[in-house]
Amino acid sequence: MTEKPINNWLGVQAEVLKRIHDRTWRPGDIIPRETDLASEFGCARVTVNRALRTLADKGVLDRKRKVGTTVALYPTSKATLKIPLIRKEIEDLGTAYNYELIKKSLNQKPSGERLLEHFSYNDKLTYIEAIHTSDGQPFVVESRFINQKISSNLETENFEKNSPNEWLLANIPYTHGKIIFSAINCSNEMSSLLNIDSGDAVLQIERTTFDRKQVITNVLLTYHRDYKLKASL
Amino acid sequence: MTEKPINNWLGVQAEVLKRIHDRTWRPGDIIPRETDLASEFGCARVTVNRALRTLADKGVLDRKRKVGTTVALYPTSKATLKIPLIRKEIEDLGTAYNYELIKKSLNQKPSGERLLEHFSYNDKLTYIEAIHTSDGQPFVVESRFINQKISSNLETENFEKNSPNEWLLANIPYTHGKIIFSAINCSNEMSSLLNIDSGDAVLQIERTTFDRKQVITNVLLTYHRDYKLKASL
DNA sequence: CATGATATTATGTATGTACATATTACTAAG
DNA sequence: CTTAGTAATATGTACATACATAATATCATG
Repeated sequence: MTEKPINNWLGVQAEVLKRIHDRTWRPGDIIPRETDLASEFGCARVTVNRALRTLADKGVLDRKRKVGTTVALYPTSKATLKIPLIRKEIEDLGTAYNYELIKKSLNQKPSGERLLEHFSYNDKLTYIEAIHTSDGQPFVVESRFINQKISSNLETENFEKNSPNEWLLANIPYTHGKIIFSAINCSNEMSSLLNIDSGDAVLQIERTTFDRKQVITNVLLTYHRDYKLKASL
Repeated sequence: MTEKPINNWLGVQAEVLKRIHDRTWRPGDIIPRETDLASEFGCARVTVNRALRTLADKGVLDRKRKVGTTVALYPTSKATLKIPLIRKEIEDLGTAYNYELIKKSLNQKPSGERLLEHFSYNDKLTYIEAIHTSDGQPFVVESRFINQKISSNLETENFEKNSPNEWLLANIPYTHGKIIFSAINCSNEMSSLLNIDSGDAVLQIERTTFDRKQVITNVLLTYHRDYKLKASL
């Protein structure tokens, strides 16, 4: 065994992937332990550890103390999708971005299933409805509730020029969030905003962000008809 | 400075997040270098490194050699969405899973924009159309093209009992993939399969998986009307 | 003043060692 | 036979150290 040692974690990762790929190690199989791989590859255990840990993060491997490392039965069940700022997404298309406020009202009480799931009954909410356009064409309608408790500056911001999307990102950090994707038939109201026919299928994304336990905002993004969301595995 | 040292990477991560959160370090700011943070926290630089690296992976920080670490301007919300095996997704609902083959044809030539984007003109494809049901209700229609070059075993599998979804995962490892989410108005044909009205909006997911450069399969999943896809930030 | 070589610097990674922790396997007490 | 206690073990992490690498700053040279 005088082959060239694999002495960096990316090399180890590549070799492990290769063996999974060529079926030396099949889904469900337990692979050799770190110490054995380390001595085989001629590197430190920590190096193997980093490679395996990274692959486990990606969902390719499952690891368990004392038990060992197995090849995931259903690999890469995780897709990562980048959620860009709306303005950035449009600008990246090479088109002109525009933002327009449609409606704004203060001190709303949460009502309806969707809001009461997140907000508590006596939260005061600021409601904002706005549209983002790409070269003048409707791109996405933003319909958002913001918890007024989150920031005192909220009152001073009128969202005439700046979208709440951007204002929140710049001013209110969040700890985590939930996203729900669905398809809806466009309502009359929405269809006139998006300049499409009522009933047309559009993609809708609901996003709720939290600061620890507290809900910061809940937003419903209704995209134009031909919008496609892309992600990679 | 005799505070309790933070001597584990999760602790460092938490502290860094806290400082980003309480705006000690604002978006765009450059934060102290690893060595400084290490001596402040009373831990090794490697520990700080792991914490910062992990946060950079998540998109919270931007790091650059020689330059330093900055708080990301737009915490490029990376959502991770788990893509479960269809059978597993249905079983996890506590309902009965069933699979039914609708159509199968061999030696198809790629045609249409969607296929020619991925397959080359003289690839031979196996086409499979099938439906997955939950307690007898249509859950998702799978419409799939498989590159016949990928496996000789493909011919022996008739997909009468097993879905290509599962067969591929178990037999053909892939290196990466692309996913596209969109909303469509249901066609007549599709609506009768899904037992909904023609024109109803449904979520459609197109997935293409690759083995390095070669396309393994391209699948169009058309979900039932009320399907919602959930992810977390 | 432009340019290319060189030093500087912050992050990136590899290593040996040590100990922590979760889980299993085993073993002895009841 | 059951169960509590204990040993064994694979992964998880921390640390000191060393060197690699990318990007910048500086300086000498034409």
